Amino acid sequence: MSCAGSESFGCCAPLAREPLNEDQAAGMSVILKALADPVRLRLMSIVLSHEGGEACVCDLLPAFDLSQPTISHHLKVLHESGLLDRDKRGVWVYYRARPEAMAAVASVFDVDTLTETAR
Amino acid sequence: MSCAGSESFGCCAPLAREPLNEDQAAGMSVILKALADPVRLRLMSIVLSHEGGEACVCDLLPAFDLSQPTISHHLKVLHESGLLDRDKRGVWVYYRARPEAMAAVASVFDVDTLTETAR
DNA sequence: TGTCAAGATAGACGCATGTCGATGTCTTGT
DNA sequence: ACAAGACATCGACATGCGTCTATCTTGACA
Repeated sequence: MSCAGSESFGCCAPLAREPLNEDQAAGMSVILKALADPVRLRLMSIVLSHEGGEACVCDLLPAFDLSQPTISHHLKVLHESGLLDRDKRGVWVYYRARPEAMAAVASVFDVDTLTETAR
Repeated sequence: MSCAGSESFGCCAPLAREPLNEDQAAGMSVILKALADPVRLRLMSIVLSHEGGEACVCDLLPAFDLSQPTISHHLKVLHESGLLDRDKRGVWVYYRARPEAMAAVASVFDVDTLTETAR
């Protein structure tokens, strides 16, 4: 309801519709903070464009010049902010984007509303 | 072209279309870092939904329980990341959202592409 | 049961960031 | 010329964050 926590999506009206209140802004900033890192952005894009819409850590590691714990840390941030689902299958852990979270971000930056007001 | 700097918009394909390269991710993260703060999110939403699509600092200050230098700092971050245009008229400084920057963010979180892949 | 590989956690370190009070810079009006 | 108001800049401080190495946990398999 209040959009305060990082767990309630479908959060707010588009940015240009009306001013966000403090709770809405706090909730939205949690998701955006998670996305506002080059490594995590690439992680999201790799997972999203990977076959089946999911990828295990072993698929992700080779794409970066970073240690395994660092990637694990970034995946944890994305998971805890609600952007990625985690699914352990055997020894491997698969990550998949959560559509609700992605939709929440997209709705705030709704193209029509933005261009309408900002032209 | 390369989307590396914070000044080149119309940056990248939607997140779900193909993996971002390092330069694209770096450029996009500059904009997202600027947005990933509750105060700056509210500043953007106030400016965007204000009459005429612009607001002066004097319009913005009363909405926050923060010092004037702090608000000035946040506006500078939004301006330098390309999200806000600054226009000094007399004693007042007016801020206005830059459509190109907003469009760049919106395009990355394109709803159709995201739901299509992430369902 | 012991070993190995996948991934997570813990702790440390340095740099970035949000906030403030004090001060600087313009512009307007007297 | 001076004073006042709007906003920016500066320097300081505490906190947050990205990265690493070392270590732990878990599951597969001989």
